[in-house]
Amino acid sequence: MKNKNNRLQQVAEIIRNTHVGSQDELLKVLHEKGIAITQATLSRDLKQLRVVKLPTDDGEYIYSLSTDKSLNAMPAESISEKGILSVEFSGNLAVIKTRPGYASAIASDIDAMNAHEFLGSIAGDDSVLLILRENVSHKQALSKLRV
Amino acid sequence: MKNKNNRLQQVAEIIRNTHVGSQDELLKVLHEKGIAITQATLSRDLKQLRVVKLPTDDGEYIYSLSTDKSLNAMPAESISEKGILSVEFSGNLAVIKTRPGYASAIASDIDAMNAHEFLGSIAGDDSVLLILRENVSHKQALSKLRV
DNA sequence: TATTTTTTTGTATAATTTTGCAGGAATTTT
DNA sequence: AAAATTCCTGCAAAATTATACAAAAAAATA
Repeated sequence: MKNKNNRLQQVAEIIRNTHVGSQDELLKVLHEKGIAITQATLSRDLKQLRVVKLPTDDGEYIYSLSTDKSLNAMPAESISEKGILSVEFSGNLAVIKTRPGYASAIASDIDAMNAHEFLGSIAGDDSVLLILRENVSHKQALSKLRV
Repeated sequence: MKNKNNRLQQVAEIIRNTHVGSQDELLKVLHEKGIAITQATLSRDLKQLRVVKLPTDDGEYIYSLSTDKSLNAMPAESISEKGILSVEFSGNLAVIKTRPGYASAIASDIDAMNAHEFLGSIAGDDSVLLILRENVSHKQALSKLRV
């Protein structure tokens, strides 16, 4: 379906911002947003998003993104493999979360691209800070990062 | 029961060291170790241990201790007492000066907070660069850091 | 110790989640 | 464009996980 990626985004979004404790509950929220899928599909979505059902202090459960914050919700295949876990933006900066230890390798790959969109990058252990040239959109940056 | 705590330890141990994908599987391992409980009790144990069923890359599931990666709140003192010397801001960046060698430890503590306000951090030796999410004020950031 | 209260557990069952299967869409190949 | 392939989905059922309830065990109290 055309909307699957979008839907995954929304699911991730809901999980990030609200407290849902079962798939049926989550399903209701989705339906309110006009997203009509069945629980089976949701289960598959959650698996793909690596969502986890977390027991809380107060004896309940809430769903939670195990992997990260947000943009990892992007279809995993679309972002370069190797160890990028997520990419998020703030202004002209992108923070790329990587598997531990992968950061410098990835940064060096990005540098090697010599992409005009990127001014440069700095790697820690599991994050890369990527500085975007002015007027480069997040979307443009993302698409550069894709395989 | 006297052995409950001990049992919880063992369960945690098994989860840390082996890959089990269902409670029945885990139950078998426990039985082999001479720990005879039912699935119901195990379910309760897992809840208490805050164990999570994590979808993996290869389309399976493995149980995992969520507390290790902690979405736990950080006790106020734990961070400022670990060697933060100063925090200063520039736009959506914060530079945290630390005692020499403390930077990565502090950065990793900050990451462990999983605070929505922070996109991520990169540690050098005695400084941490902290990237704030857009529209997060310096004041908000500071209060998260509880300096 | 006897009594009361709290905690822990199993049984059975309810609730929830996962998946095999088949059909239909989308995409790719010829 | 047709054919082949891959992807996505719902349905229904299987598999898994959570819990109400009752009883046993442990702990606290008298």
